[in-house]
Formats: sequence, structure tokens, C-alpha cells
Amino acid sequence: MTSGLEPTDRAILRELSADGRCSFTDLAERVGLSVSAVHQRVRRLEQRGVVQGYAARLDGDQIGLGLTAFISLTPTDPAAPDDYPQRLRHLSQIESCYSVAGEESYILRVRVASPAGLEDLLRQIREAAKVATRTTVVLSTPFENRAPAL
Amino acid sequence: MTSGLEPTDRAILRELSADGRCSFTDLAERVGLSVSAVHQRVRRLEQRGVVQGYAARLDGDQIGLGLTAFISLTPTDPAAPDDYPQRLRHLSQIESCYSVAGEESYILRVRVASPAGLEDLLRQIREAAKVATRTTVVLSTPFENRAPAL
DNA sequence: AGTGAAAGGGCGTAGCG
DNA sequence: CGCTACGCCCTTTCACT
Repeated sequence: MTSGLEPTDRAILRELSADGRCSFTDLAERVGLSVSAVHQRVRRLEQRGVVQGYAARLDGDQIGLGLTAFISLTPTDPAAPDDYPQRLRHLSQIESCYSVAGEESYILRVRVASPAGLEDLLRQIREAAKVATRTTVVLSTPFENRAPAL
Repeated sequence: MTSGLEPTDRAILRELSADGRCSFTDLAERVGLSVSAVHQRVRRLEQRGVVQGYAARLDGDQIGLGLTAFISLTPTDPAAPDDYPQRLRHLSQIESCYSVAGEESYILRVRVASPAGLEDLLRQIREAAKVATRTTVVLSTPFENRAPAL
């Protein structure tokens, strides 16, 4: 049980992680298979949900979202129902939401335009979810979202 | 100064964030432009570095990397040079590396197969970078890497 | 499950408004 | 900077192995 994934599929996933817009023709060449065989395998990987989708990676500075931060959430009312993701989903500045073990309950990764935008977002988060927040500002990002080790 | 980005470009980026493999023909239809005009704009966005690339989003469980964690780094030797990203880059389990303000110096997002894999990775990180680590294990991921608010 | 061929459509460059 | 035009390449399917 290595992960129920064949070497060929892993090679395909490696390529698509590095270049999500790679053509089937190139893909076929790189993994040493015919075009139609690769096509079939990619469709199966998509249907099984191994490939959940494709996304462009954008430069935060250039799209006017130059400030990244991590926000840890601690519930203020221990009796409240745990529906925080639902309560926070509408805030589009929150790009990722993780439920975690440890002192805090959730970790959010957010992107905003400025300190003022961060202040505003924190206010909205506290209001929507009734939580205490702890914020860690990102100064720079040496690397991000690298391709996983397949 | 909204961000030096035209509404049309923002529309294109929104589409490519949601579906990175979207054809130029579809893209043109959705943003209300001709195919070649869209093509030209996308090329410019790529050249300017606004679009840094395209990647497939993979299901961690199904690729044998079902355990995600955040690892905070604190230097043990205050006099050591700050070249931690260089020292850690070769560890492919580390998908993201952020330099942060606050008590710790760096936050890493990592993906491993199991608790044993996490233990092994922590050992390698301490060895390579001479740092103290604080690890927060992810229990579940309500949402991740959503398209930014353009 | 992989191959090869064939039909259809998208890609990408060119030239012009 | 956007549109039309056109040739090439890629995508997608099908019958065969």
C-alpha cells in the first residue's frame, strides 16, 4: 500500500503539478505514452478526485494583495457550535482555513491589500465567528505551494 | 492606484484562478473579448509575472500525503546567518516557507504520509537549520487556496 | 490498458482597422 | 489595442490489439 498510485500516474501528476497547462501531447512525450493513453489516465485521475482542479498562481503584490498573514482562532464561548468555516467562508480574503490540534482551533491564511485591510478583516472575523484572534504577519515568502513529492 | 490592473485583466485572472486549464476560446467568451485579444493579454500577464504559473491541485489523502502540519521555526543561535530557506529548500515535504514577524522567524507548511514521516521531517529540519520547532497538526481542511478576491 | 488514425476545434501568428 | 483570417497542432473519440 504505497498509496494505490501507479508510477505512470505519479509521473503524470508530477508534470501537471509543475505545469498545469501542459498539453496532452507534451505530457505523453514526457511520461513515454501515447496521447490517447495519457488522456484517458488524466480523465480517470480527475474523476477519482485525485486531481481536484487547476489554478493559476498569481503574484500577490501585483494583484493588489501584497500583505499575507496567518490568523489563529480561539473560540470565546466553549459551548458554541463548531461551525466556524461556514461563518467565515463568505470572507474572500481568507484563502485557506485549517482545523488544527493545539492551543488554537483554526488557522487561516489571508491576503489583503494593506494593514488597514487586515484590521478591517480581523474585525469582520471576530464579528462573524465570535472568536479571539492571534495574527502573524508574513514578511516575505521564500517559496510557496511547491509541487508535492510524488 | 487600485493595483495597476484593468478590469478586463482582473476578469481573466479570476477565471484562470478558478480553472487554470480553461481554453482561450472559453476565456474569450467569458470576459467578452475575441480569442486573440485574450491570448495577447494572458501572454502579457505571464510575462509581467502576474501569472507565475499553473498547477494541478491534488488530493493529499489520495497521493499518500494525508498529514498536513505547520511548523514554526525559532533560531537557537542568534548570531547564525539567516539562510534558513536555502538550508530547507531541498526537503520536498516542505511545500511553503514564510518569513514572519512575531515570536518565531519562519512558518513552514508541510505534507507527509504519516506521524512517522513527520517525526523524520522534524529531525531533518532541526539538523539542516539548527532551529527549535513548534508543530501544529492539521486535523481537516474546510477550504484551501481559494481564488483571491480580484 | 495502450496504440494509431481521423474528424473537429482550438491555438497562435499574421496583417489590418 | 482589438478584430478577422488562416494554417498548424492539439484534443477527443473510435476501432483494433
